[in-house]
Amino acid sequence: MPTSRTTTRRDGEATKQKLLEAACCVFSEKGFRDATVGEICRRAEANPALISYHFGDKASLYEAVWRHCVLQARQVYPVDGGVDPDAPVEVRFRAHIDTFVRCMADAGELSHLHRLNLLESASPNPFIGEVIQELRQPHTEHLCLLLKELLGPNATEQDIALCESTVIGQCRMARAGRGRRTPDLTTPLSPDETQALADHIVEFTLAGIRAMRQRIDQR
Amino acid sequence: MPTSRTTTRRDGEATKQKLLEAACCVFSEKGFRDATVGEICRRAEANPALISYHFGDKASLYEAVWRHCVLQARQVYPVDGGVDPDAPVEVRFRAHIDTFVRCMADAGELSHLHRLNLLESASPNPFIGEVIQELRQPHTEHLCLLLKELLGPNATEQDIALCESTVIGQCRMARAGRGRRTPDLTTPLSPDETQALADHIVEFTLAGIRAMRQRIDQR
Amino acid sequence: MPTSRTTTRRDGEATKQKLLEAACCVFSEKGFRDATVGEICRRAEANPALISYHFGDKASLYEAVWRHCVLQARQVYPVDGGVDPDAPVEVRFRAHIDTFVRCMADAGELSHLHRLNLLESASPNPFIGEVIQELRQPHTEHLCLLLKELLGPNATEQDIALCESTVIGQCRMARAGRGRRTPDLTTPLSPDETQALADHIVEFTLAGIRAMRQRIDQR
Amino acid sequence: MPTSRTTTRRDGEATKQKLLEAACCVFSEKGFRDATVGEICRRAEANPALISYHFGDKASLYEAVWRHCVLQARQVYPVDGGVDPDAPVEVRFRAHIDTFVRCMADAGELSHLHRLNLLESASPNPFIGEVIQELRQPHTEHLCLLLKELLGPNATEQDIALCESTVIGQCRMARAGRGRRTPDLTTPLSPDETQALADHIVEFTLAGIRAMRQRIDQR
DNA sequence: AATGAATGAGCCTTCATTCAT
DNA sequence: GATGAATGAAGGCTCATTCAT
Repeated sequence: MPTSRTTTRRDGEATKQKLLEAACCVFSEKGFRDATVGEICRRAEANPALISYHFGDKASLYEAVWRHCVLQARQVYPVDGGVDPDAPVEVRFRAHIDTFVRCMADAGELSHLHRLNLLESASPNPFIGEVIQELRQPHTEHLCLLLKELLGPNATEQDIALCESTVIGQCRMARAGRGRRTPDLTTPLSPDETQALADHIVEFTLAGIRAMRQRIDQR
Repeated sequence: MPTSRTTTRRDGEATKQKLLEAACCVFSEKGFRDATVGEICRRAEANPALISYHFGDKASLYEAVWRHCVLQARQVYPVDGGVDPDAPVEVRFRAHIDTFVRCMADAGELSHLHRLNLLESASPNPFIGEVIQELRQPHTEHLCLLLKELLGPNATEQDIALCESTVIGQCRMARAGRGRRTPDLTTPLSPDETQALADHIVEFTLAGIRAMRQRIDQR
Repeated sequence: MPTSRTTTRRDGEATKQKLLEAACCVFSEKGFRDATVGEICRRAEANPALISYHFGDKASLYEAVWRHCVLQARQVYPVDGGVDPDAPVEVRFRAHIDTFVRCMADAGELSHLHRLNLLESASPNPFIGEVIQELRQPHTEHLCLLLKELLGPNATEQDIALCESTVIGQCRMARAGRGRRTPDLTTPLSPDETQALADHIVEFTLAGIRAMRQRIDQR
Repeated sequence: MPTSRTTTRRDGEATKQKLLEAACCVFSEKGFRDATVGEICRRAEANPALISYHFGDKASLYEAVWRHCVLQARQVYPVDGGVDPDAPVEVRFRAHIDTFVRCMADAGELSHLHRLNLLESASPNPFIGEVIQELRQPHTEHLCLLLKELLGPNATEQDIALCESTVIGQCRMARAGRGRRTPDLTTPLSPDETQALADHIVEFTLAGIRAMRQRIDQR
């Protein structure tokens, strides 16, 4: 790995970054296979051989892209939504969902992550599976803990899993709204729309969870 | 390398059908771009040139596949869930969701549709968008009518759209459950799992909708 | 594999043959790695994609080339030198060597084999080793039987192996002569030169073997 | 992908030497074309640009390698085998062959030369031919003088050339033995095996030469 | 209706070399 | 003397498509 320098003359790190960012765009627009090294380099105004130089090969670049997007997103949209860990669970849940939806709806650089998620869930690339699993870990864990708290002590593992998939499923549809069932990934959501969606999901889900908890406790 | 093959003259329609079915499998497993004409023909034990002969080109074949899958699914899993149109709305809603989830969870030939949906929603192929829109029309319409009824006369278009995306999002996660966030599209759900999921979504959603309706009516 | 046809219009077999022959030339001139698919096709006046179509890939084409060369050589230069199997062993030995040397010195198409041999023995391609072993089998066996007979009943396996390597080594130098230690593989040997070389090797070797046998029998 | 490396300033000559030695290994293992500048530098733990700096280009490095190997070999295995120049010719011949075979069979650093020889004789690199010729000169000359003496005053140039190629051919097969016709260049010969081979070649060849001389003198 | 053969564009990667520092 | 970065050419291969039968 090239040593980080501050020289302005020829800075490998800068090129690498440019390449990585171009790759984020192209991979998230077209998916692993459809994305071509050629286009990535064209966008980064770099020589195709630099991919191999800086990242090894296309697959490793893809991995770097995932890592980059997830980590960047985690900084801007922290898992706990930036809320006091001692706040009531509903508050923490709302903060979490809010953040998650805003992340998915992000129109800027972070929008890549949303697309990567959808793409991967549709046609998983075998070589990246574990990496993604690992990257998602903190998020998954946080959500499950919240759900456990909300569903109460009698909830089984399966209850939680069902609930989790339901929540994730709703968030994944961010940008779908508007009557179209295929999410329109290109036009961004306005802040208002985003907020409306987040509110909706929170209310909707909390209601669902409460109903579920009743059933659980009556079992 | 040309494969030696026992040349059996089949009648045209049969070959076309075989090709179409092979294409359903391959497209739904790999997506439009990753699927190769070569593999489709290999599975159908047919000559590559026949694709162009029968369907024009790869894209048109893809369209035919969508049409085939949607229509076939509609026959087995009717939009209204096979329930009396005069039944109470909750019953009709449950029937609809039940059918939709069972369709998504179908382990047989119909499983193609689920995958096509996911794939297409992740990276929409520009040339097929309208076709899909049109194919989904009856389903969308039916669901929206149900939601309208459930949400009451004060619900706006946007309320309905939000609700719709929420419902669809949950159903799309069929097969995800099991703690994994990337739906495992290969292992089928058991009938029990399917039922549990459908029940969960119905209860969950109905609770969410009821809460929503309250808010709407108080506006 | 394409079915053999007799039509003159478009005959895959003919093209395949042209490709194979061009490959024989290029591979034997440059070795596996240095030879490029591009050049082979240029010589065969064929499209580069046809290599993959007819043979699979470069490595398989290389294998086909070996097979082709060995088999073709075996026809023209039979292992037993075309001599009565009941002839005295010296006669059979001379016939064998004669044929072998003439084969190595062959200026025509068969010259490929000589070069392939040298090339492979210098930098063996891992994927072809067994194939070559198998192809050489009949030759090796024949030579060893002759040597066994010549060295008498007391010769050990190792004696025979030593002798074999000595014989092969000499034949491999065909075309070297002329004071140059690196065999000049391009300029062919005249029939006279070839004959002189073969005679030399036979006399030389027979003398060596007789001396060896004496030592063996005295052990 | 750039490798992180602890930058140690070495003095130029040392680096050049390290590069040369790494190049000996790689070239002799893979041949000129298959050897990559990259691997050589990786082994020498040096920067690829240094090749061009110290040697000009790949071809010149290859030349340097040949020179290095030949000269080094000559020191350890002197042409005359370290024997009194007044000793009987058979003794000097035996010493020469002995040394030559031991050189070819050398398992250590000198083994490079053997491989370079085989490689180059199989696919001669046009730009190096003369250099090699020149480097081999002393050896060739010595052997020819010995053969001349052994074959007697009536031997023609061609007789000697034939004999020479025969001798060289046998020695080149060092490591072949063991029933395999493609010399196994990786596993080294034990001292015993080496001695057995050298003895065999000497006895075998002397017998052959004697027979040849008879024929020559009877012409 | 069906086939084998052929095509050309494009993709990913490797590699020797150069250049500025 | 040594380095990291960059370059461009070339190579092997895949693939959708077309063509003549």
